[in-house]
Amino acid sequence: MSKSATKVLQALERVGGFASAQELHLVLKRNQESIGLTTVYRTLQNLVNEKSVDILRKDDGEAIYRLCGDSHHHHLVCKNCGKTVEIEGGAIEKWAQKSGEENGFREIGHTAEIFGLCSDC
Amino acid sequence: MSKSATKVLQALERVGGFASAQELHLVLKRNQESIGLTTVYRTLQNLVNEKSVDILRKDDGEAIYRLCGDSHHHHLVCKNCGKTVEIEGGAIEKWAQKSGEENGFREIGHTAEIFGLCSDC
DNA sequence: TTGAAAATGACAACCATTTCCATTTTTGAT
DNA sequence: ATCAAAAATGGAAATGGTTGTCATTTTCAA
Repeated sequence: MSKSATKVLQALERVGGFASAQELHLVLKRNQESIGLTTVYRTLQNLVNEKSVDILRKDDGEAIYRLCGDSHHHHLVCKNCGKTVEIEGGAIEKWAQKSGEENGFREIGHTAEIFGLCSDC
Repeated sequence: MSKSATKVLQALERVGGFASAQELHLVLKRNQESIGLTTVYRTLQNLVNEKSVDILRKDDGEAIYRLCGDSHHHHLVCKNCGKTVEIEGGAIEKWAQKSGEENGFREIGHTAEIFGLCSDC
């Protein structure tokens, strides 16, 4: 899992934002890179698992991916145009930690996302 | 667009939370209601358009719906055994609303989930 | 060098969702 | 009430993103 991962990461850099698996596959093909669509999907899954890549869903359910900074943050996404703002989640970190502890949980993590309509939509 | 809308809304009430189109169709069938899957989808689209119903996406991309204005809660899920606790999300509601407003968003919603290891695991 | 394990990719399978279209139901004017 | 136009319905087929299959290729350590 390396040649492909490198290619996919390069494509994500070139795109510089969100892109679907199919778009990334096209980008790579256009650049004379030989890679199968299946491998693009598999590689993206791996990158998501190891938290190198973020995955979101468009309104129509299609998955879109982008490089993920290492700092933990959340997303504010426009339901209409997909515009995305990274949000600091101080309040949520505490809420998640506290809720988990109160119920006897440990190794607590969380997911959170905010969506709405941005000022342009 | 009325008989079906009524049925679908009843199914949403009975379910009392999020449900996919296919689940709602099953619920209705189980209750001897004769309605086609196509009609369930169409009706849900209409209800979403007129803002009677909220639509979200599960991680796998499947669409899930719920009555607008339903009080919603969040889940604390054990990574190991799947035990689930319903959590009130007061802090998170405010955080989501505030974060959205600060960035000029409107019609703001959110998703959140906490996970960890429960006391039995 | 060599053989087992991992990666790859063409193709087929999957499945939620949409489209198509023939039939049924509702509506509204007379 | 009657009838034709419009809307609604639902089964079947099509769509399209995503995943599974599996034979082949590549990697890598012994």
